[in-house]
Amino acid sequence: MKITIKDIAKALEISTTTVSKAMNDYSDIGSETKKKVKEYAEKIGYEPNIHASFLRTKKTKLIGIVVPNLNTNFYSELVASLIVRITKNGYLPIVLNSAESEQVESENLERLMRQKVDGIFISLTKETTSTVYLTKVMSSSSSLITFSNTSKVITCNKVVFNDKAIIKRVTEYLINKGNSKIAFIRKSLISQNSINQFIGFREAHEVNKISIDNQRIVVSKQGTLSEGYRIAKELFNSGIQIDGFISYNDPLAIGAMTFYKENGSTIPNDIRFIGQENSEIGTFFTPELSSIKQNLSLMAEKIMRLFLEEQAELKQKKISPIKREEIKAELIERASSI
Amino acid sequence: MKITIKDIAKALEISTTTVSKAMNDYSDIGSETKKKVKEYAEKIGYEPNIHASFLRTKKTKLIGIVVPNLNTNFYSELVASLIVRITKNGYLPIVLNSAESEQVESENLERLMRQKVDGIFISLTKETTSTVYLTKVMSSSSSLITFSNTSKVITCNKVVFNDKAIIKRVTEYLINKGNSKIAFIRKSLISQNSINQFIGFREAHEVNKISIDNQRIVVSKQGTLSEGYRIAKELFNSGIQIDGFISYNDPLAIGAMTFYKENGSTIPNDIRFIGQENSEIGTFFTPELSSIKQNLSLMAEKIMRLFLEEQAELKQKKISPIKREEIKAELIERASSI
DNA sequence: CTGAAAGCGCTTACAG
DNA sequence: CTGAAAGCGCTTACAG
Repeated sequence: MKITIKDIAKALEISTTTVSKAMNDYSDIGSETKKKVKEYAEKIGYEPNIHASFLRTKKTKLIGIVVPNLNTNFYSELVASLIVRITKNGYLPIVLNSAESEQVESENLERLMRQKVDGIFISLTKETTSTVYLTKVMSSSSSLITFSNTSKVITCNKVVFNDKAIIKRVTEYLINKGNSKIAFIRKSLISQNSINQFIGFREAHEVNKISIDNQRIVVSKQGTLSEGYRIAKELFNSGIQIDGFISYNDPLAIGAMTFYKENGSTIPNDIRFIGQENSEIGTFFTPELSSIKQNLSLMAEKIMRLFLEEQAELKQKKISPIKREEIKAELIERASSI
Repeated sequence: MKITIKDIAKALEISTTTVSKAMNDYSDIGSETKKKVKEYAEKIGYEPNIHASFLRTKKTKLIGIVVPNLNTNFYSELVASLIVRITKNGYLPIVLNSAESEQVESENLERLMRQKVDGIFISLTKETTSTVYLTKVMSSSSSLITFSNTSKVITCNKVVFNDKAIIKRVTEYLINKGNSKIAFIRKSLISQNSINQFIGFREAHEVNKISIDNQRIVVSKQGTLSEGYRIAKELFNSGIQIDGFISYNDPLAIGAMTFYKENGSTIPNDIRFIGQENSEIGTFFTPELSSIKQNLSLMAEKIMRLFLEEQAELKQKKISPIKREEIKAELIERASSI
């Protein structure tokens, strides 16, 4: 609030222009001048006023992160991972939570555009159908990168896991072990992430000429332990037999596993279980839960790199092509599916 | 990026001064003029440029949140709760994670001061000893509010739980049930939050003339299920008997409970267990885990209100007195401690 | 009730 | 290699 470029200019008896250029390493400034300016700035603790520079550069050094639900292991870890990279590169993250509401999500995007953030990293809610706001962002001054759960119909930068391939692989893994009545617990019917996973599930069945009983496909919004327990109970009470179980997170699998254990099933002999997110809790139960592990740190890394590349290209007035990165998730095999 | 105050002024054939005043509801502008300006602004989708106004008002409408570890239920839920209130009041949250490092924490505070955020809400890491940076913030233009884990030696706004009182109450509750060998798992020796809890634990013993065996006091950084299990195992193998167990979160209690169950203890008869954070996982185990419930939503509410009050007072050039709010946590009694 | 003008703290064409 | 000057988009004393 105190020290400005003027103070430096006055003290060093040079112009503010020169100070500004020196601070920003313009090539037309003498290296001695640069050194002198920088040293003095350092000494008196000068820090450029970001808001004043914005008026000319249109850069805020701010990045918006929008996630569907911050209060989950998956997203809080991913966001934490993004924050590290964002701050390391001299940006600051504005973190917004959509609480799985498309309405809130659109408000969040508007807020970020109003703030003129340099970039917006967003994973969509599981109920998001409209791409109106994403399109708005794309024609705004903020670079858009969608991740984890994105939209098929919009052409923008994407960083995703190999949802289809990993679920196909995992399903075939169960089929090869002799399972043919696999329950599949999906997050929603709308989210692309969930759709892709289901396609993988279906393809694995098609390839192996096994039909899918839709009664074993369950949509679960909550994704909690008790929800997993409840789902298992309902399947059981409805007389729907299963010999395999794949869910979109670990708590669901553990909840279900607990129910089946209580009701006399032996695991993995009677039913094989596979969760996702590879959380600690899964390794704590008996039998230990097999789970699909997503490398969140790598995802954060790729998102940030994509953004920085785009910023660099923008600076050179290049139009950067749309990019799509896919990260391989892997199955961590444990006792529940052996 | 496009529409400015000038465009409105030109279209309505009035001065930019009048437009600015009308938009900001200055009392010396006619109500018709105000209406006309606002309607037109709305119509053409004008949005004031925050960065330009900053240059005059020194307000960024940005709030920094700094937490010790975002990747926990406690903080991800609290942060999510704060984000809702911050955005509802027209601010935007910059969320930073200290990853339990005092070093990172101080860097985070510097980043936020540089950005000239209007407020900083911070919960300290469990290793933070220095108050240098907090003092810096207090003499900066950002209002400081510390919460959850704060520092005793600094006089600043605080919103905390009644750590001492609740642990005292819970400890006495166990003592009254006949327990006298209670294990206490604390987060650190440094954090005020942990210290206060321990004082409550000690006072309960003093009041009831029961001595504390330091071997039953364990510091656990991790706070995971497996850590709880490991701690129980060590106590057991060292021949340190316990008949009660209080930890700073639920996973530790569950981990420990699991070990003791495996080793022939019946719960709560042999050992009573009480966790904290009242997470779903606790209700899922047998016996269900008693837990201390902190109202995170209320904490977020109080933090925000304190901030808004201070902003209002600042506007009237009043110096606002330091405030301290304490929120009552409560014991949720379940089968593990009956 | 309204407006001309200065200024917030920077950046950047342009001139030298 | 350096600098004077205009300008980014607002707000706010001040004058009327």
